[in-house]
Amino acid sequence: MNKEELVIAGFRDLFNKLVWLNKSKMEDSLKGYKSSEVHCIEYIGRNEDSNGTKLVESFYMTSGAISKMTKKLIKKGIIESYQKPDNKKEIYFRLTPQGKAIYEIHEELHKEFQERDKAVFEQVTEEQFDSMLSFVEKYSRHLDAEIKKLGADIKSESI
Amino acid sequence: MNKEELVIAGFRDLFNKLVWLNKSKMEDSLKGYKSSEVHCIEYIGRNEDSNGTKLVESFYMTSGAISKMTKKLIKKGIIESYQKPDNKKEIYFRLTPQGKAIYEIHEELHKEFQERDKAVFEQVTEEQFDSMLSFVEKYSRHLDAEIKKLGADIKSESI
DNA sequence: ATAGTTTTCCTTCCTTGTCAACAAAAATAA
DNA sequence: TTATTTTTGTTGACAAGGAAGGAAAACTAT
Repeated sequence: MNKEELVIAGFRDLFNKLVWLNKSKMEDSLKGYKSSEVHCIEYIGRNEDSNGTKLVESFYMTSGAISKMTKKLIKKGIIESYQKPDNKKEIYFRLTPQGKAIYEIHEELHKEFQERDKAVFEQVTEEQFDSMLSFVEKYSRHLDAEIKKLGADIKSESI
Repeated sequence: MNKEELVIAGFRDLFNKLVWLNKSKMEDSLKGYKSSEVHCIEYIGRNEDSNGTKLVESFYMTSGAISKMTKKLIKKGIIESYQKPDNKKEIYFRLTPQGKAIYEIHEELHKEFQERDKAVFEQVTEEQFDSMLSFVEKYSRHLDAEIKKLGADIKSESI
């Protein structure tokens, strides 16, 4: 493996670990709420006027999955939907008081995770941070362009 | 968001994009084979004497899922199982000729992805690589320790 | 305005993964 | 040796996510 592969593989493994570990802790603290649900609550709590399409885009999930999840969360009384007077199509979501309570607990957990991993991040210098951030940005932009290309290809195929 | 969060969020988004994009390309080239199956073929092709437990550990999936997937792959004639004379419990897997063909195609794709992203990685200096790798290693070791703790907690709870 | 087309948004069916309970072999202890 | 514990893999019920399809809104050109 060359360094390029090492970096990618390393980060992949790191993320799998992080997701797995936080998921465990999360489902321990927020018993009864799945990590995907909490993730959704987090997003709706942070972003005013979230709707299905926004969730689809930022979760990289299908609209079917989103539709079901939001439906379930409404049934559970965690979120509620509303519409705007001048648009009869789009359906927006916001947290109910119960949802807000979960949101707060989640924020606390988040801080706990930061505390847990503080030792690692304290060793990272400003330069390292900036270097990683610039890498992420460049790579991300590059992939955006590739995704756009793919979209164009698909469209031209279907004609 | 502080830099710590930015890095984590940035990498998460980056990975989602990468997985999504490569998955699309992959399922385009390897029609009929799902990315999870190809992932499994890749692992078995690379690692001599893979068994269920190894797959569970490196995929962060449950043994139930692995059991089903391997069974399906055997049924499709992509992998085959074998045992060792001195152990009647462990079941190992290897690729069939058909599986090896898929493996080769996958390797080609992998190279194609590297080529696609070359422009990004060419801009990364040796120092940046080393810095990122050292970060990944440190963080990974830290999480390993935390996971170990969690395991101990679970065990002590159940007593 | 209105008829046709395209786009956007949302819901229903099928595949896949998880969880729980279990069985059998291997390792360890008594 | 015999008994207990640990490891390894399997099966069935259930939940989560993706593909496909349908309905409403928005756009376009008469």
